[in-house]
Amino acid sequence: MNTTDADVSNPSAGASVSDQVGGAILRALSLAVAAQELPSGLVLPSQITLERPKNRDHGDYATSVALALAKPAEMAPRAVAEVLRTYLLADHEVKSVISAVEIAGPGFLNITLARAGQGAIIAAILSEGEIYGHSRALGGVKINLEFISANPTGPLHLGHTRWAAVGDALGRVLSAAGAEVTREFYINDRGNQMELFGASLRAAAQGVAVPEDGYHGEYINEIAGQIKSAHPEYLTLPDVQSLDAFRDAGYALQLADQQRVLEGFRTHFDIWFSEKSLYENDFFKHCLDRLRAQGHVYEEGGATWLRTTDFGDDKDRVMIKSDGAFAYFASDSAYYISKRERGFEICIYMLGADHHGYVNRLKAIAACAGDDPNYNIDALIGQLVKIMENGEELKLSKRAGTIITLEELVEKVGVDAARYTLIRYPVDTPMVMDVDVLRSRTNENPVYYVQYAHARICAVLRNASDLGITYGVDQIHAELLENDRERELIGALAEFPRVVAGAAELREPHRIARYVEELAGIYHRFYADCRVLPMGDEAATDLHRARATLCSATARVIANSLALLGVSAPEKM
RNA sequence: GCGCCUGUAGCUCAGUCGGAUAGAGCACUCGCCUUCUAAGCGAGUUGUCGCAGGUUCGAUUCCUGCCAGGCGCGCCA
Repeated sequence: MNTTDADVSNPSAGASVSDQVGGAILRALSLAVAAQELPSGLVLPSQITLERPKNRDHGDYATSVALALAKPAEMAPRAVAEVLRTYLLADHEVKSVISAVEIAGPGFLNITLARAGQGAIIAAILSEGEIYGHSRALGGVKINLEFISANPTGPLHLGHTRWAAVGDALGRVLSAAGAEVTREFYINDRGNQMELFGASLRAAAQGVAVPEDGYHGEYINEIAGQIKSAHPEYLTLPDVQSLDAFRDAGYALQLADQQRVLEGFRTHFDIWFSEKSLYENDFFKHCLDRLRAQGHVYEEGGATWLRTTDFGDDKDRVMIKSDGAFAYFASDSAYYISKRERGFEICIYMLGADHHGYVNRLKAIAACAGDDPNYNIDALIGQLVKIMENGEELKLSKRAGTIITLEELVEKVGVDAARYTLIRYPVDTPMVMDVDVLRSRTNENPVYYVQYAHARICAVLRNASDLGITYGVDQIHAELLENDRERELIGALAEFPRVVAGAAELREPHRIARYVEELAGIYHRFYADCRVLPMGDEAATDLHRARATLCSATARVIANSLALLGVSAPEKM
């Protein structure tokens, strides 16, 4: 399918070994049809999905195409497989890559790679370096990735932290898959919450009781104190100006604080988007006109509504309240239209489980704007995170002041462990972080397991250099790497580009973590069985150089994986 | 009531765009540091993949119903 497009900027897109094998199977199919060994009317698949068999006796790759085609071809599955095998083995283009094709079970085709195919994998990793694993799977699609979007009225807490880690990793993964990604943080800088925030700050500064429905944490006193000492005159302003002054000053401090904390957490945003800006320069009016032109806006009871029930929402939503104020939904609608008018094809929203009810109305906005909600909007729902320490759950309560902030979590376990742990679970399952485990240095703590593998390889390579052993693209010697552990390791390294592409398409960065854990395990086993460097005064051989080269390729893939997660790959531990 | 998510080994969880004997860590037992990082490796034990139907050559994976748990259903933001 994509074997003919040589993409210079991205070699792995066009020439990976599995692509070559898949292409060969497609050729075999068409040749067989042309030769009438398969029925001429047979509809062939557009691409072949190869899987890596769990059982290693089943070769390096397996495909079930023969099973799938048996029925339409009105042939026995194994007979289809037999035809395929014959043509596959006769294909000159893959002769150097494939060494054996076997038919097994009900009609699986098990394919074993030739040594040259294995060498090509190592060569690709070493020559592509940091971009090994990148692809054109999402070929240039413009994606707006919005995550966290916390109110600028307090510190980021544990719930935001999951999105900070996962959202950032997803951004990296989407980019690696060739998408053009803009990471965006939506700032709710208008509305009642902001007014309450301002009122709470001023009350704290005045030393009077904070409004019942206002903000109460200890941080409110701190910020109020900061504002008061910097601008004592705020307290003497007329009431309205005074409230505005406290609100704006508090907002600036909180926003700056969130930005600082997130940068420290290695989570970067391209755009900090102000909700307020949606109402500047008649932009909101423009959005309303556009929705009205599509015929989904109406007035009732003095309010302006969007008829979202036209597109599966439970009830219509108010945009402009009867008192003339803009409802939050007005912003949601305008924000979506802004994203689309800024050229984003796909808008990804990362929402907490407590907001999952928004998905339908968000999709309805897209539909009301004349878009395809199932393509233009991609809503990811994240379940809640619990945190345990000393065997007890740390409860999150703003009232009791026991809120766990992102910063506190990082102080407890560090950025690497926090990010890694938050990313390694699918977001739609609730998760529990155990602080004690995250501080431990054992197999229980996967981030150390993976980082240790990287550090271990770096140590071996340092020793290799000390011994004057050269390794690299010209020292692959794939024909010498015949141990099962070596084959298994190479096979895992070859998987990486597909894992990245899959994680991007499914929006599941945790797949990268699970992959790299498996890779680390395979490396540790290789290391236990295959001595890399010469012992004692033993002379260095090509096998030593070949293994050192394989180590170097493995370190590259582990480092690339961790880079996608925003986790460091230490050279020493 | 309606909607979303979850239910896999004693525990914490992977896996599932349908595939060949269902995986990892923890826990438990026993081995491996006189040469590359033992933060490691190896061996052993553990399953009605919530329950019941359906589609299929094949279902833990897809569909329907049910059971259990979590969450959400404002002219709040």
